[in-house]
Amino acid sequence: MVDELKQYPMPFTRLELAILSIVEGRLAVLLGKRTGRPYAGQWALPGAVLRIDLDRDLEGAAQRIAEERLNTGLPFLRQLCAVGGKGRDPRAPWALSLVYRALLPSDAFAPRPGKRLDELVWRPVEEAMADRTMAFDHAALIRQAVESTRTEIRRLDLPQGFLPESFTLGELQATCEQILGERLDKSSFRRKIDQQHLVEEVPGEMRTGAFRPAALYRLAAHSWPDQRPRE
Amino acid sequence: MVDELKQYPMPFTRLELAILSIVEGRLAVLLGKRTGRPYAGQWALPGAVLRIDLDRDLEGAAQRIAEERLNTGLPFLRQLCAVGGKGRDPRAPWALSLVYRALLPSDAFAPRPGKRLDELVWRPVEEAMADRTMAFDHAALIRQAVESTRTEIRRLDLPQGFLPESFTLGELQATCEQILGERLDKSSFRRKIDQQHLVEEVPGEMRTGAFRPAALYRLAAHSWPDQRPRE
DNA sequence: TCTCTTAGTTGCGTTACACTACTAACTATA
DNA sequence: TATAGTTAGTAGTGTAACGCAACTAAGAGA
Repeated sequence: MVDELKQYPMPFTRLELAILSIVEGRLAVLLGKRTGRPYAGQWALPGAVLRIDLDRDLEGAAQRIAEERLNTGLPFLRQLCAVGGKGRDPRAPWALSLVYRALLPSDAFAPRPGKRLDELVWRPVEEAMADRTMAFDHAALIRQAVESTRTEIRRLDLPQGFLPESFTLGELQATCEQILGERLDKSSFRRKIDQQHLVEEVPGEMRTGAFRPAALYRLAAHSWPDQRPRE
Repeated sequence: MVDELKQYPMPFTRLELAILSIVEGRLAVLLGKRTGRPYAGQWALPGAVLRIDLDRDLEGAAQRIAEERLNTGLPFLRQLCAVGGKGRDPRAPWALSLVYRALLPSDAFAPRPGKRLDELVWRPVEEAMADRTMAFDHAALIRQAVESTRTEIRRLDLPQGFLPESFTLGELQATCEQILGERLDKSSFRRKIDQQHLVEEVPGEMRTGAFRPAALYRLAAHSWPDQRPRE
């Protein structure tokens, strides 16, 4: 072990999870009510200290924290950004947070409040971003998560993970509209979707309901790996 | 101060600088030859330990490190990603690196090797990405830096910082082509450039040379802030 | 004066776009 | 059985953007 290690104090390093979903037709973020200080009783992104004794790498840390705080795993995690500096967290002189984002269909995802959290709620992002009582600088982090997600969708990167196993094109379009908060044109949407070959039809299967049945689609195999570098 | 601080050891946290430029017509990355262990004598991205006693925030740390290692400041820095895990750095059981990227015109940028660096060289990115003797996991970091830069340019985010004060459209196009490693169509390029109003003509000024003089342009005032969130 | 090279513009056929309107399929209700 | 109502999916259409190539413009140098 070299001097550098002992010599310099390292920052108080945490991971925060920005978990987005569509709840009641609106884009929402999962918030936890803090039990301990600081900001006890206030809302914050679920997060925890990085544990180098437990975590193999950052991805592993994010999964452990999801288990601890939410009692569930998280597919389709994506690293968003790192923020760090003096005065971000009263517990330490210098705090660093690594922010991860997940997109999930809220019905297939049942988090239960874990350690240090009283309660979990889905909060519409517009509210959360404007909330001045949010703990730490988390309102700003949520804004970043939402903006980058909207940019991805505008580019028609499919909302991986947000989608169930199979879905109709109408459902896919509605999901994109809810994330963006605006309506999209049906024929343009479908044209772009199928010229990118990101989805493929599930043969035979149809979704029947009150009206005309719709064809079911699934993510095309080659569109899966979501680990592109950020831009 | 709360238990969490003392209780858990924090990761060995560094910043690495991926500084890109065009050198001899090719996209190149600035590498430093390490004087100390580990990887003494091998090439690596310039970087250093985060110093919470000296650095106000991450941006400030990046600037301090640029001064220390390169004896110069760095405009147009952009946070790229964070990588962390066990076994990335033999000096510590768990190492975290925050990677920052800069784009610079190599002629207006004269770094001199600073602390812990013997020598600085510009290395074509294709070579650097493929080099298996590069220290740490820096070859992979360079690959990420190059890919995200190319994606930005393809979207015609201008190569801020890469450009001198004023430039001709021909030079701008050549710069983009060198970053991308492919040719672009002249009329399409110019059409897109001026409909985005990212540059404005410098009135009166011309670049004269061997052939027909070219009009000079500069970045439009409103196109400057480069602090959009990553996607 | 002619040639070479780069600067900058113009014309054109093809493709992508948003928008609208249409047909198709099924349920529900009368 | 007929018809209204709703969503699924397709087709037409005028406009704008695209890539490609050809063109004109301006200076240097022989």
